[in-house]
Amino acid sequence: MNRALRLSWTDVRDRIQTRILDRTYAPGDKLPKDEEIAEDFGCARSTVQRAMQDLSQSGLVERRRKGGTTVRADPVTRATVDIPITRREVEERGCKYDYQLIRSEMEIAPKSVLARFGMKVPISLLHIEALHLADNRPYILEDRWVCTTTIPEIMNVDLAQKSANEWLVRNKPFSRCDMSFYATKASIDVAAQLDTELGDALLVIERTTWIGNEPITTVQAVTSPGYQLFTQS
Amino acid sequence: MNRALRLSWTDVRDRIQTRILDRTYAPGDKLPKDEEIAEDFGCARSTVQRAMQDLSQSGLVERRRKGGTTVRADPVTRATVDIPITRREVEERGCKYDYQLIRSEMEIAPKSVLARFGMKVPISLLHIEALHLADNRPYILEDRWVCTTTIPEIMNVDLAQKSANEWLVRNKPFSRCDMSFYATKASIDVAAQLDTELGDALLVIERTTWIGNEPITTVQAVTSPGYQLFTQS
DNA sequence: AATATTAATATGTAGCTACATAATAAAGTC
DNA sequence: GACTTTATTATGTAGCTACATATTAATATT
Repeated sequence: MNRALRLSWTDVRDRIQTRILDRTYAPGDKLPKDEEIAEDFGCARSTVQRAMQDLSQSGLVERRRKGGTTVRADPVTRATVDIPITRREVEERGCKYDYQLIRSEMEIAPKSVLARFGMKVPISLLHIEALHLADNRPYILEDRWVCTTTIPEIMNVDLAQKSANEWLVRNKPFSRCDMSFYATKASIDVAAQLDTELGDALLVIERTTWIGNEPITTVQAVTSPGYQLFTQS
Repeated sequence: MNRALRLSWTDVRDRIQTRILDRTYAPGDKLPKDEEIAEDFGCARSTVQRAMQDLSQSGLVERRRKGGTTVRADPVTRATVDIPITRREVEERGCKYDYQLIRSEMEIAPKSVLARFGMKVPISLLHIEALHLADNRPYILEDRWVCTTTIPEIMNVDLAQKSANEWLVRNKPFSRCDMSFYATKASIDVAAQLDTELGDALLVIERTTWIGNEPITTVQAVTSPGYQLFTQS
């Protein structure tokens, strides 16, 4: 066969996606089986299989053994968000990055923090407050709790020099990360730290990471006014 | 070979990921080439290849032809967000869904809206304001602009009965969706519509969708106070 | 020494076969 | 007729081969 005409699995994916978009295959419809699509397109079943795997992962179709492939009736809008380490985020904007440690001390964690870790018994954890700056202006204020039973090494790190954000992400990779986004009003303290007005609406990015079943850290990153979080493609 | 011992590509992926997590392969390190890993694990190179493809997509490693595979030095936290249609979101919370059309009229689009569409010349677009309710309480206030040159059929839809959100997502699938999240203060109008206080901090989910290069719609979904957006696994 | 050509190398990919697995339908049994 | 067993079907997957492609290194050319 002419190799120039060979379809890659991404081509096949795109062609099937086009058919879903133009309603050749409408939501709820059953697609022909892989074998038929392969014959139709003049490629191998494995190529269709790879394409379908991708469409399935992106939420466009649902596959069931024997049941075949169906176009999702209630399509969800699925997007990915990338949260780089703050230093990198700032530098990629072409700004000068700076960092200030506000405080770092062992403290009994409040219930809300324990809940995020799925803990019930109150224990003492490392509580860190720090400010990330872009071009000498406050950028993100982070309020972090680190689980010192999982990460005892954090006690030996000079957090005045290196942010916990950076140290953790470089030295303690996680296997799971739960995130949530919400809006909050700037309190007196937060407004002072971020150099903004009391009551300003601020976007908060909350993250909790785990290694296996052991909690690592949970952060509330309060962003400065006007901060926007974008999704990738 | 004993088939029970055969590794699936997901097994291989997990084992490689474990090695990255436990620093057998540290950030910045070069991994052995696929062939060697395959030999090491006792599987085929194609299996390693599939595993690597997944690790690459999830941002854990970077692959370059001839250059080999390296563990990302600056790991990004990557997560996916699912935005279902609002009706479904409300119903999945076990609440009663309702919908009110506030207004729907052709209007010259402001610059900010044109910019989202990548347009320069001011044109008239369909401007829709609508309120989604959960258990009779305001849930999301959407401010939407629909590109009537791309979607003329929208003019024939009774938007008092069916929300544009639902009609569009069911009838006009998109090929691209740009999203952004940010916080805003409730204006007098918004506070009145969402039955909340003036100046409350609210999370806004902004979406712009396209079919090919043609813009479909752009929405600012202002959520009610306390709304939180979560990422999937 | 700068440039162009060629070789080597690791990943990317298609196509094939063989078999596994899950879900369903059909047939058989009491 | 209710239950169990068996066959059928579509997707899931591994392993193999062959070749494509991008990148770097080595070599040759000017």
